[in-house]
Amino acid sequence: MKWTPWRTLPPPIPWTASTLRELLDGGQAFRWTETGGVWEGLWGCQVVRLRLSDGKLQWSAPAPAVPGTAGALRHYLALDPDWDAALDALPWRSDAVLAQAMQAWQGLRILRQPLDETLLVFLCSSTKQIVQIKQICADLAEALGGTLPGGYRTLPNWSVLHVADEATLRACRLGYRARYIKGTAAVLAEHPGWLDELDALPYADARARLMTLPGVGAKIADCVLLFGAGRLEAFPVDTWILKVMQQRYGLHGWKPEQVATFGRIHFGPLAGVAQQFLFADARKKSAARPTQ
DNA sequence: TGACAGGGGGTGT
DNA sequence: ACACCCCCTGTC
Repeated sequence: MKWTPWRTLPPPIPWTASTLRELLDGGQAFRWTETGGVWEGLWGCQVVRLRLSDGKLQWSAPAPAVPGTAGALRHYLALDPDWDAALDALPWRSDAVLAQAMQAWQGLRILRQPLDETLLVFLCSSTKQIVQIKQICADLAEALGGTLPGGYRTLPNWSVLHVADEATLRACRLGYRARYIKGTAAVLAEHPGWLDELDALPYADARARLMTLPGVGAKIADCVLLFGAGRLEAFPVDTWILKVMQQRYGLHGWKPEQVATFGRIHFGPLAGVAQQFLFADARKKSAARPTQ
């Protein structure tokens, strides 16, 4: 398969290899793989390669190039010129823990992923690690997804999931999550536009509505809102963030739901972005101490 | 190389 | 609190 020549993607951002890894493979998205410094990934029907060259982000797509790919990529990666300026609204001046994490992970941001896909992949994510979630996504795409030029496979859409039998889903290593996906697919099939209607709702209502779906609790609802609906105030609390907030913010004994409320209040309208910085930092520190 | 625990970025009861 | 499913990982 032929690929377009590498092109630089503005704006200039102080990327490092580890920031790029955290962005593409740190738990926001599950369809990126790295080979020899080149990241290949897809979202929706877009297939793209990324690499770092001289600290600049470069991209390539299957040739012949489809017009608009660069724009779609900049949107997906949230490469808005004013992203960094917006981060000034985070309470880094009064929060040394956050300030340190933001310093260490400059350029990290929140991807803008398709809402329907985001719901699917996070429904697959409960008590699974990133490698396992990626494997499930790959299996789902292979078994039920669509084909793109070059043999790439999209994730199945919700109408396909609705008619798929549960055994097929279980063959994708979903385990008990297969039942949740069937249940959610039934709701979405019965009510066209269900997901789109989230846009009109305030954060709390959108979150509560998502939590009515089978298999969607507080954490997954917040992930879907943050990564798939641009709700940057969503503050997903998983076991990593729970540990960080207990240890670095002194919230010992707090329950996940209490920590989520604290996070939204303490960090404000960009709480989800703060969460991503803290999360990246926590994962790195844990990786540095395998025995811990 | 292969078998065997142990536990996992959560949800629902 | 505990079951839910099953797969990945570390270990012998």
